[in-house]
Amino acid sequence: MITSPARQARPLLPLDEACCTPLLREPITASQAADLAGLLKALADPIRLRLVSMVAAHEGGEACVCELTEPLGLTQPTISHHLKILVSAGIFTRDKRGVWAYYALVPSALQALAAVLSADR
Amino acid sequence: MITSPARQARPLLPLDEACCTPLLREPITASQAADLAGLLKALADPIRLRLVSMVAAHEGGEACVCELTEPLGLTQPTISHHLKILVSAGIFTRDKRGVWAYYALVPSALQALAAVLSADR
DNA sequence: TTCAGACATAGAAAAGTTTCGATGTCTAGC
DNA sequence: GCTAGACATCGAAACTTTTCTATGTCTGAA
Repeated sequence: MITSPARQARPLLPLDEACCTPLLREPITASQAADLAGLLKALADPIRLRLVSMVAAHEGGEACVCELTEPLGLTQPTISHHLKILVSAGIFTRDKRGVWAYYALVPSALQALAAVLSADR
Repeated sequence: MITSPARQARPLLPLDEACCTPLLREPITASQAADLAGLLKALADPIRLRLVSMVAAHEGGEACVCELTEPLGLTQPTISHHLKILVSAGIFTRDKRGVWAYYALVPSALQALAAVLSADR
């Protein structure tokens, strides 16, 4: 029998993330556009946006799959699939502790994106 | 015979745009997520990102379809299709002057998006 | 070692997206 | 009015995404 997920210490994650090609000042290259589109695509889904919002607002800034499945009304494999996309894009980290996988936001990811979008000419 | 597109005065566009549900402070609703995903989806394509970048960096802050087609290596209907998506999302305005359709960035659209993404808890 | 449960992966169906060629519409010049 | 040209729309082909059910893997308790 497995009991309810206990809250444990979460390791600090090193910040990284390439960033900051100004979008509006000069035409970006095809490969810059592909990179940025990849990040935006990961976010451009209502379920994934709600996952980002729910995880960020969750106590401790992290949540496991079992805490995310029910409120979204989708099956566990579907939620796992969306979480994987968010991790691949560098938006979430995944930390497996015991039987549970804890997902947490990489704060710099969204900030870098916001910076690219709002940096003017 | 139609000569090359002459630069004409562009009317100032009134700023608007609904905005600013904090994404990270508390879980957003399904309908907020759908709205935000719609905006992100419009941007989450390499061709459309390059269109945004090219138009913003273009002289006068606007460009017509004929100026955008060749550098992207796609056909005119395909570029028109992408431009339509950007207009529908409120990212571009379309101003038909004579035979040409001039597209321009709505600056507040990207700024609103950046604000939603970077507003912390 | 065995079992229950949390999560991931695989494969398939349905739906959505991107792109094209063909064609329609509208403007400006003749 | 007629024509050329800029742009939009249509319909179809190819591809990608979303979601499911079924199944696999791994951890911790007994």
